[in-house]
Amino acid sequence: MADINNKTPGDDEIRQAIELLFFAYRDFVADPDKVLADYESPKGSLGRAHHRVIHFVGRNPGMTVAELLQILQITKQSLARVLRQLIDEGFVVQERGPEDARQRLLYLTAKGEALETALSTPQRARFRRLFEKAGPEASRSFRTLLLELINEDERDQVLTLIARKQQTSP
Amino acid sequence: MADINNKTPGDDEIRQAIELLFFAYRDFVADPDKVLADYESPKGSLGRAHHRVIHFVGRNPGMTVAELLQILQITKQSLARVLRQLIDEGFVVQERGPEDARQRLLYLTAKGEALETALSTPQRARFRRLFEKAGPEASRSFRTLLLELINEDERDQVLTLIARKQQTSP
DNA sequence: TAAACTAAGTCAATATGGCTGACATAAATA
DNA sequence: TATTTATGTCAGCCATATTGACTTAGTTTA
Repeated sequence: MADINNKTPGDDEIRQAIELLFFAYRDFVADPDKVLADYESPKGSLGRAHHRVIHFVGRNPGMTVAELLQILQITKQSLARVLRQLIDEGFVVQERGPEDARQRLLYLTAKGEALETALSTPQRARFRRLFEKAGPEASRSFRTLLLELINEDERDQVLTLIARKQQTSP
Repeated sequence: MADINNKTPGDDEIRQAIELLFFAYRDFVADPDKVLADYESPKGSLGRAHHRVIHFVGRNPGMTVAELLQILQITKQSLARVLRQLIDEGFVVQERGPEDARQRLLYLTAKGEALETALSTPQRARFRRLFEKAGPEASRSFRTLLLELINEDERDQVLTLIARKQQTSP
């Protein structure tokens, strides 16, 4: 009776993994949500969308708007509101591209870096606890499986992105 | 220079895991999103919120509204709109609780089951591919680490929930 | 060089999924 | 009986996303 709804053997483990991913992600994003809720900014509050921008710009200083759009997979109109707010409030600055002057290269300000740290600290703590408990082998295997969960045609791109060495500031 | 922004050793692996989780979840939820986009219902379209309800009611037939709220961690007003739509369109039915007549026990209809299958099929396929490639040991370790990513005080509850044996229909 | 394309920004309208607060009903319990 | 609990509902608000149309400036190409 336990397998009443399972289509093939192993489906129960698969379903459990699907639910675990849901709960893990739910708690994982709840950390920075709490930080943002406490953070009162002048022009409207900051949300998850701002967090994602802060994260990726912090990690990839000098990235273009187009690159950011590709990562977030949202429309430029959606990004516009968020990015405008972050720029207006001094978390992010833009520089015109030295090669291609149409591009706007994005950087965090010191204020932006501070927010990035505040947001990522609880998330890093969550993973650090995990990796310390599980050991290096399981941790490596965890990252490998996460990577293979990503659409096949984007894996190389993601690998390149996350392995990219940190560049210097503007 | 590679560790310029790292606070402690291992931070680079941690940051990579954080980004991988973001991308993995992004692609993971994109599967059912596509299914839902194709699914034209009479009174407004269905979204992720409906998917989550369909999933958990499908997995836990006879669950109460309170249990569902606890899992989703949203307000009852947020759930109300989604649940009302699913009931009105015949995906979900309610039964008054036999012990406690205030409760409304939730079940999927045949139509609801069909939608659940359509939504979960691509997600299951994604995980099946993964688990077949990685082998049982890595797969087990993956689930263990996902579980430990969840808030400590909720882990037992989640374990109980996902390990629960499938019950019979109303 | 003129035409075409590209990177980015903007305006407007709309959908979805959350939230708070207030209040209602019915059933269980102290 | 009085209170608490499970659920539902109304109203308004906010954050995040969408599509479509259009602009500006800079690059590329025919």
